[in-house]
Amino acid sequence: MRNSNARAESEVVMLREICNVCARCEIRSLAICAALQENEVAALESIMTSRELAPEETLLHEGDKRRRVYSLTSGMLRLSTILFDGRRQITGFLMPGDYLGLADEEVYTTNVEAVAPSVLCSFSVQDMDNLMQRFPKLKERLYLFTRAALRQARDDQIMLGRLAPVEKLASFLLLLSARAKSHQQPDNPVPLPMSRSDIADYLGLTIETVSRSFTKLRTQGLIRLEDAHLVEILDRRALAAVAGIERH
Amino acid sequence: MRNSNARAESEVVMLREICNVCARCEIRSLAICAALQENEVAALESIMTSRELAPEETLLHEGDKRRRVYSLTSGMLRLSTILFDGRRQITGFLMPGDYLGLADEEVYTTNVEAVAPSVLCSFSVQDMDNLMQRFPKLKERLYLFTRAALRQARDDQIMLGRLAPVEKLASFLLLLSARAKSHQQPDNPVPLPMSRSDIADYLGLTIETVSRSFTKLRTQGLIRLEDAHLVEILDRRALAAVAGIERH
DNA sequence: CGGTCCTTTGATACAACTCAACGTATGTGG
DNA sequence: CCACATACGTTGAGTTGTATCAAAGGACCG
Repeated sequence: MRNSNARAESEVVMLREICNVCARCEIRSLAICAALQENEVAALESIMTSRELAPEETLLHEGDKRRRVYSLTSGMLRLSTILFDGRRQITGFLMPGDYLGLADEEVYTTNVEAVAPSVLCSFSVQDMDNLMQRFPKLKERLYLFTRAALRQARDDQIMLGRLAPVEKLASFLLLLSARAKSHQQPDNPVPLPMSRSDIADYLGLTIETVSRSFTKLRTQGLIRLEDAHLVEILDRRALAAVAGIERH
Repeated sequence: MRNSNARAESEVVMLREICNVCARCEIRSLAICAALQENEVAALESIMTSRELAPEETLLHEGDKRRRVYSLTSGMLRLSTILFDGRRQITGFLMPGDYLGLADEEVYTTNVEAVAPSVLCSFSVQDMDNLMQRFPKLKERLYLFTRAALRQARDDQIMLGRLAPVEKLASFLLLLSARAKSHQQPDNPVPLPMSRSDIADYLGLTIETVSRSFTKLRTQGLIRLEDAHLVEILDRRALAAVAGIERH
């Protein structure tokens, strides 16, 4: 019994070395994993399981007990909250390298759903807590992510509270472009995996107003819509001016 | 020379023991200080200086280098961002026990001004970093504060993006009431130290619409305005219903 | 090829903004 | 001490812009 266990374990180790998922992970430098050295990543990998999501599939419900945390490796997720009468606010889109569960304590405070087919690394909260105790750098990086998320949420407050529809859309497109770039992807034809409805619920608008805002930017020559889900930025400077960037 | 230094230092220690500001601090259990034991607080106090602000006085400018961090002990502050054309968004109000500089990295990302006469504990970033290294619980508590701030910012996103003016105001009043309560203050006649203009810039409205929303809540019998800066909540349940609380 | 879903465009309604006036409180100088 | 000025809040009238309602154009799939 003991022998067979030991053999099984060593086989697992071998398989890991062959597969070593993390070592071949393309977005490792972006995610929390970057906090760990080459030889330390194995510890993370040993508590990790993989999870795939189809578009529109739900990962987490607001109010559910927070048992697992995640790191997105590919695809796109959305964080959303639904009001009692069906109104929805999307509080953010997650891209590869982003971490899930930054804000939550005992329970999840938002719904999380896939916008595009997505792959995640999944960890039990307890395992991750242990690992963070062992590698303080991991916790440090998570804290860094949390501060960045807070800055982004505050930028969103400005956008939601004080920008006009076209300004909202312009700043949204620039945000997506900037994040694509920071994720080592081309920043110009910007892919929009989410629906107009998702964009509307992020910007605090209706789908019709979003659509009209796209049209305005297009007729002004600032963007080109290859199709509804791929935007080419033609005049970045003018788009930034519309977005009301350059504060004060 | 050495002797006189030593004597001066011991005198400072004695004075501290006599004054021991932190020991008598009323909001200590709320602020980051609560992370430390009785006997550890002296370390915090030794790197602390006090700072007072008159109403409308500016503490920090967006973009300035982040050299100091603060803990608010009394009064109220506002976090704000100004757009190039003068539009303003207030991203939060700070109450006693709240910490300043949760989101910032190299530079401050918001302006900070006093709404009411305020007193703060001020620390150099470097001193605080050292202290956090010495007392990990301090950093832990700061991280906790940051997660709470992120949850609040996301609640604000919902409010800004999807609530109607009266709903916004109702949820604002309930927020203030809840925070007053959590700060061991009476939660019913809610004091509003800030101006209508501040409220408008927090809720993403104009002052006129804020004023009309107050009137609506008043004529519906949900609140009573003793004066413009003191609100009595008459029907908390109905106010919560208007606020669109009870998500989903 | 017909059906569904998503996006865009058009017409209309209404709510929040803008502009304006009035009321109230506070403070200052004659 | 009162008259006046200033700042702030409330209320009213009119305008504008976004939401709503409606329909048509495309893309995708069975």
